[in-house]
Amino acid sequence: MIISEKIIHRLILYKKLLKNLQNENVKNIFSHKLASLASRSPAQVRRDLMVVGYDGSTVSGYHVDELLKSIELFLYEPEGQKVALVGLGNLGRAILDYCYGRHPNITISASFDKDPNKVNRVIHGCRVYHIDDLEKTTRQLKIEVAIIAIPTENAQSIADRLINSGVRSLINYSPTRLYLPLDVYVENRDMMMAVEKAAYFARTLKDELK
Amino acid sequence: MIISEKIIHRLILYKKLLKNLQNENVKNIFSHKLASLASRSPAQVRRDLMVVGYDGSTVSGYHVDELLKSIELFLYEPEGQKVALVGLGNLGRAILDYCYGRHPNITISASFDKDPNKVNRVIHGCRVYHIDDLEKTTRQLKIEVAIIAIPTENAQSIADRLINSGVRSLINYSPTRLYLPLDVYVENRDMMMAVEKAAYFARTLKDELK
DNA sequence: ATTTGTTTGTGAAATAAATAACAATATGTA
DNA sequence: TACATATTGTTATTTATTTCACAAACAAAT
Repeated sequence: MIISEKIIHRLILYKKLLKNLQNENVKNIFSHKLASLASRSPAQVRRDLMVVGYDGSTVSGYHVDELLKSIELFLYEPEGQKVALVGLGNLGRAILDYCYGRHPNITISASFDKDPNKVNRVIHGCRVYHIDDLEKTTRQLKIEVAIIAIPTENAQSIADRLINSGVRSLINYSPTRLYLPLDVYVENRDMMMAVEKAAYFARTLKDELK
Repeated sequence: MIISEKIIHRLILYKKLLKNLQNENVKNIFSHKLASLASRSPAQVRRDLMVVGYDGSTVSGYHVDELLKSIELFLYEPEGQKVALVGLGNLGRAILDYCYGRHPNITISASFDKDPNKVNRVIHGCRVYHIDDLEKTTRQLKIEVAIIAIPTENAQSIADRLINSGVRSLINYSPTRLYLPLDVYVENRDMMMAVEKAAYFARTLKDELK
């Protein structure tokens, strides 16, 4: 079965919310409560949860720990997955800080920069390699996911090199649009585009409900 | 007429691509060519362009300059819109760098931080205010859009304060999910969630076409 | 002049996604 | 025991989005 990007996105969201609940020592939760935390409808939550194959109870809803375990089982490679970060400017550094220690199975294991002062340092357990070693290191560490955090121009060539080194999935923070094979996943996160969208809706969403 | 978020997103993308074409001195473009640049179907491009009310020619397609002008007219407030940036850590700094000089009508006009060493500095024409002045400054400058670039905990309270000061639209880079009135636009950009999604598709998108 | 080839704009059709609806289930209560 | 209440999983329905398909337009070729 092919599962849509939207459903995956929401499952990741539910997982995050369930983690919060777990920390607050909540044991059980109903679909309508999880829905409200996720700003979705209860029906949608139940429908989404069908794909992970965990059944709740009509009396007490979903058991938080169990549901969390099921979602994680569904979403993640048990052996873990490694991520590369290209570009260690302010943005790259922020991403590294932000993601550090947040996920047991997914870790940023290598980063790349051309600045010799940064190369060979280790930040949050992540070694900095020279950009020239991108292919070698990516293959060696069997990295499948990469984050592009360089300002602009050569994003496409970096992306090509990553894909040629075995990467299957990219997050692109550069303003350059990437053209890649169809079986590669790309998430574009152009920051200016986000601001423009927000600006548009600041004007138009004033009265109408979303 | 109510226009979906998806269409707005694509219009912003077309605009960006058209700007590139303009810089390359391309005068006219067909829907199928623009579609290919945007990785969409020609029919979708034509359908999207209906909302901006600019008609192409069956002979030479769309006139790049004219179409660009029409999209901009549709998307932007002619008097310009001001954006606030909350948090001047690595991420905030990256956003400021990245957005500087990219848009004639949308500018990051104020930023907020609690670090006294940063307060009152001016970066890329953007003055840094103390976080305590958030309400006052936001109202004074008539800021409608804000970017939350603080690590975590108090993102909700910052968001509430922004909305109370007239902000209608937020971009949230914090991992905290925000709960706000329905007539406020929020774009969540949790970086870890993006990585998790990419990791999932790195595993599953290996053979099936997207 | 007529034909050929190409493209646009848009109504109609198809596909995808979200919501509604409800049988099945279990609990507590009278 | 029978009844009222609440929730799940899933099918059916509705709504949203995308694609198809084609008339209208028009330049170039015959």
